[in-house]
Amino acid sequence: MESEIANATLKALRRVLRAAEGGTRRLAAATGLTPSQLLVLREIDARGEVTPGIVAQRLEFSHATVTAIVDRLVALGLASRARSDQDKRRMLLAATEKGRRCLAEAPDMLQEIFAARFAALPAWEQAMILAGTERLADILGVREMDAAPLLDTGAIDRI
Amino acid sequence: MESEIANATLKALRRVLRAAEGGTRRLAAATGLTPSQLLVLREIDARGEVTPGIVAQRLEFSHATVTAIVDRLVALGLASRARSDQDKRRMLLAATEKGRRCLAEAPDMLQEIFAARFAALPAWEQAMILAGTERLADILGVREMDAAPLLDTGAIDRI
DNA sequence: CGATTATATTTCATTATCCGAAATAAATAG
DNA sequence: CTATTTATTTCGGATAATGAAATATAATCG
Repeated sequence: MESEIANATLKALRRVLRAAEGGTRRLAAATGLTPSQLLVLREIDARGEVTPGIVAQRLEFSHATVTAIVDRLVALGLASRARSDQDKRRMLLAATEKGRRCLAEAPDMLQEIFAARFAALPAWEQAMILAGTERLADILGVREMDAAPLLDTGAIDRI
Repeated sequence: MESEIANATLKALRRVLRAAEGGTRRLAAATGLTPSQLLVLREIDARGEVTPGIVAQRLEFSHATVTAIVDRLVALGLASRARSDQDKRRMLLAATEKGRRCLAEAPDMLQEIFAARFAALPAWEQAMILAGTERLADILGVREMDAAPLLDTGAIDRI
């Protein structure tokens, strides 16, 4: 037996993913930055002062990649690098004024579109979407779990 | 007034996006293909026989990019190129047996994880997640709409 | 202290992406 | 037949992403 509901949800999920990806790309185009650069700049800005290692870990990039992207952000005057005093192995990254302005001026289209349309919905529907999305995130998010326990739960509908 | 619900939903949405991206990447790693190559191969397989132009359009890649990726897929024996008889400008791409096997053997982890966990949920919760995700996709998906109408709907909660 | 080990970042070499513009080739319109 | 349009590829160039090696600092242990 196939689960129609699971199928339909996956289909909707793919639509969500496509929409989100399109948003990211258009946003990047608007700022003149590439998606990766934008991601890194955001991560830096969100944390005030971070080390490349943390950024790499958060974004699941290699350190080498982060270094290269930060090189460009620094060259563009959007981010700064400074060696930590406490631990001189560490570099502290920060967004410059220009970098913050760049992020502020190029608001996340995903957010903008989302906010406007979401606000127009009745409260009960907002609540339902929130609950559904959170559950979905829960389902997808657990990654430390290995496959075995899943299979123990009995017959699983094939998708 | 800020909408807590909108905020929370966006947060959950970001978790979903992160999980999905991680899934794609791990899947690609498992097959030995890069995410882009996998995307292209999937798109080709899903349609049986397609032209590079259609693939480029669907994935929002440039034709040049698709050509380069197809080059690799062909070199790996996963896809084939053949000139169309009806219109000799067209190239028809198809997944080879090996290509289809490659896709089949590397099942979408997103789907796998999702299917197992989803099936374990009570029916009402499955229905709720479906409804929420579909509405979310609706909200995000409309892209032909320009920005203006959004702003006409009155005050918009800032996110 | 001095040697070793661990941590943090960068450099280097390599492969893959992704694109715009020009080139190539075939279909179609006038 | 010539011009235009359509479909794809080639080319040149910037970016992205990685693993492995190099560099530098910190911390630990005898």
